[in-house]
Amino acid sequence: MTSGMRPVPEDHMAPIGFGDHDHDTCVENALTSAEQLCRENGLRLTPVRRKVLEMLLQEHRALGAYAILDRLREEGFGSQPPVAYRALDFLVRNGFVHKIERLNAFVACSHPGATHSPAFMICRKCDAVAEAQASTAKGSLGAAARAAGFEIERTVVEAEGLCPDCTKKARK
Amino acid sequence: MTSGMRPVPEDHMAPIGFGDHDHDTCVENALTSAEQLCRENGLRLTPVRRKVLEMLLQEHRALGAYAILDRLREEGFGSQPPVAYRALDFLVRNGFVHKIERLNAFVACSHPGATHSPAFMICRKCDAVAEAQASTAKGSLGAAARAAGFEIERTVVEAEGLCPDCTKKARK
DNA sequence: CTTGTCATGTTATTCCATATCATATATCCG
DNA sequence: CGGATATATGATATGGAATAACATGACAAG
Ligand SMILES: [Zn+2]
Ligand SMILES: [Zn+2]
Ligand SMILES: [Zn+2]
Ligand SMILES: [Zn+2]
Repeated sequence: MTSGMRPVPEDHMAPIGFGDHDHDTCVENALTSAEQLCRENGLRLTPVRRKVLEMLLQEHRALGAYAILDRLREEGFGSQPPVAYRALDFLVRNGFVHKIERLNAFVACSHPGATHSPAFMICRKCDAVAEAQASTAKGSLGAAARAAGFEIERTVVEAEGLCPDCTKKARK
Repeated sequence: MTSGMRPVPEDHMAPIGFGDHDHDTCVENALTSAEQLCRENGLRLTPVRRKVLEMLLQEHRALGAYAILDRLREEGFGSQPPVAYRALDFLVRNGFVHKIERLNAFVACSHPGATHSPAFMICRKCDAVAEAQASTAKGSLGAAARAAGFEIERTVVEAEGLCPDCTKKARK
């Protein structure tokens, strides 16, 4: 996001990837608020970009660029890799989508509009992805960086494991 | 590593990726200690595997699988992708090498033999990589995971930024 | 109208990674 | 030792991720 950033209240920062919620309105709301954010910041949420964001919001999990591309093709958009990658680039640059490096895949941001360095919990069983807030600068990494004189610009924090549902299933 | 694990003293845990050191003996020592660790644990550090580890120790930065493969070819080893990937798989599984997800590349471990969840500092200018210790369970991610009921099995922690050298150069 | 900027489309290529089948080499046991 | 078993390597083929390069269309500013 280029401007108009504001901190988001703490109670909006809870991970939403696990557990139930009204998904239809969840997607609706996210799209509406994305449109508004773009309007406010002079960004163009074009049809392809909007479609990709919508796809990622529909799933609460990561989609690979080629899965996205397949769906774009079905919807009548361009079907070559750059089409997907450019839309994803826009969405990532502006904070609507995050890339999960571990999976080479993309997921919709859970609290867009807020400047934040995200951390992710990735279920290795069901592929669900939940976003939480990383305490970048604090913690041992921040300390090590300061000690070494390393200037952190961006962090990747991804935890892999079992989500609550899959843990329950594994136990029974 | 399958057995014989021991914690490593704290003072061996400092990042060694940035700053000068006697690199030749650094590589020597690491190779020798890898050989010993393998002997102790019934692991087979075969010629290909040893060569790959040596290559990664030579650089204190991440190498892609195909860069590794090129060098293997030059040394008269097999030159097909699986050759490199199998050696890397062995080295990663046994803690001699880490994968840098952000770069889809591999780097030699700075404190092998110790059970540890590594964190990395990656210079975007010169590609140097330093390894530090991540405080996985502590910090906000651990808290979020406990709150959500997510069971962490493995973490990826990678910071991207400028190393001390490149910071100095940028300033002048 | 012209120019510059931004978004989209298309082609081609490069890089990363794995499945599969075949062959060799240890290691174990009778 | 000889044969069974597991492990390691070799080689072929394919799939998936990402970008380079070039062309076209939309649109706003001058
Ligand atoms: Zn986010
Ligand atoms: Zn799950
Ligand atoms: Zn390590
Ligand atoms: Zn640097």
